[in-house]
Amino acid sequence: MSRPERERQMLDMAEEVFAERGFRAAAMDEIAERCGVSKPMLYEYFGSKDGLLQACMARSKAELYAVTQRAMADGTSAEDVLLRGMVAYFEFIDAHAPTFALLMRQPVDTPPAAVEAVEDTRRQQSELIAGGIRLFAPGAPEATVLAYTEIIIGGCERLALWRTQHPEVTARDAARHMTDFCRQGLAPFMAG
Amino acid sequence: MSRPERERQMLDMAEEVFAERGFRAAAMDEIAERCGVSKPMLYEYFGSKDGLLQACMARSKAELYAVTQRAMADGTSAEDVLLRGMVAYFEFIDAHAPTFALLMRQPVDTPPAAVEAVEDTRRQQSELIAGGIRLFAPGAPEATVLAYTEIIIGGCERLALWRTQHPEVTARDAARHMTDFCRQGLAPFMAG
DNA sequence: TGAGTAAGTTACCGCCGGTAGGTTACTGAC
DNA sequence: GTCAGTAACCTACCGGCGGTAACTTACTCA
Repeated sequence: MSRPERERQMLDMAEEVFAERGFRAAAMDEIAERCGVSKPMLYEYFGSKDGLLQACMARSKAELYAVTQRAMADGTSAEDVLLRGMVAYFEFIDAHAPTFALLMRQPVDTPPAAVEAVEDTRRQQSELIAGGIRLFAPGAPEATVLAYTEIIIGGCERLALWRTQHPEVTARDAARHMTDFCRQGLAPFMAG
Repeated sequence: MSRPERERQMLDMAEEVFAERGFRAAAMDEIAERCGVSKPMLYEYFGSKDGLLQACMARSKAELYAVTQRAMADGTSAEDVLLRGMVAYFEFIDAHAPTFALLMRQPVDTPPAAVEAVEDTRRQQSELIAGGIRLFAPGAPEATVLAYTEIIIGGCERLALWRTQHPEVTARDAARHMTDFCRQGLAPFMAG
């Protein structure tokens, strides 16, 4: 079998095993076996287990980019562009690239129990935030409250990570950004 | 040394090593050594490496809850409650509980290339989103655009995960929630 | 037809998570 | 005092898995 052909097959099998077992529990031997090939071939082609994962993600990354950009290009207005991009994103996560989806959801290396513990902590924070929203926006329907709670949780975590590379942004700045965004979103800056 | 005393020390050392090396590269032998104790003691007390991490997180979780709830209790209005809660959250990530922070933030220190690849993909999506924001809200200052981009990225990822447990919410619903929230935040539902 | 090369293999190493089984050392009852 | 009971702690080991060295087909083409 030719190199590019074999590479593609290996990526397919790796995605499968990563998705089934999680990255840590996935054994290189099993991936090799599913390819009908011996382990050193994987190392020949991808260097390491991390390298194999990286290659999987590179492929998914390209796919995600193509899909979202194509969707956005069809938009008829600024708002429509955003909406189409987001629909494409959620559909991509739904249907394609189980490995990639897996990785977005949990850090590469984390044991399942730890993931559950993090989720548990998020649930704890969710209650606080949902309570805050109900107080702040008593008119919001419950489904909206729940969805917005998740958005805020994710936004906070992401902003916290981003701040580690932007030390000039203080904790107070970040909180201010979050609350501003929660209150009015982009409305204050919109044209017209 | 008594059991509870030793346990606390082990958690402290484990947090330290996890934070320094990352979970995967952290060796139980090293944690044991820093405690001045042999490895089987760790297993006696926490069962496994995963168990040790879990125990670290349980402690951090309690601390985070206490800190944010206390901060929110001092709020003078609905908006103030949200703001105080978020300041407390960001400060917690800043200063305390390196293990907990580790799970939220990716190991920038000794980067497995795979983690970098996830970040890379997010950056790719960031460009799309930041472009959308600039189009959608041309009046927004650059610092705000960047911060909001991160919030949206995190919010999308979180919402995608949440949807896996709420199959009744379609991709289109999720996207609609996101764009609604981006446009006006909680404003449409606020009292007064 | 044989040099060069690319695909593929076997058989191994070493690290590290995890364990079996034993050793101090302190307590308290007789 | 001494001896059972127990709780903290150790040495010495195992097995799985990521990773590698060294070798073997098998195909191509001057």
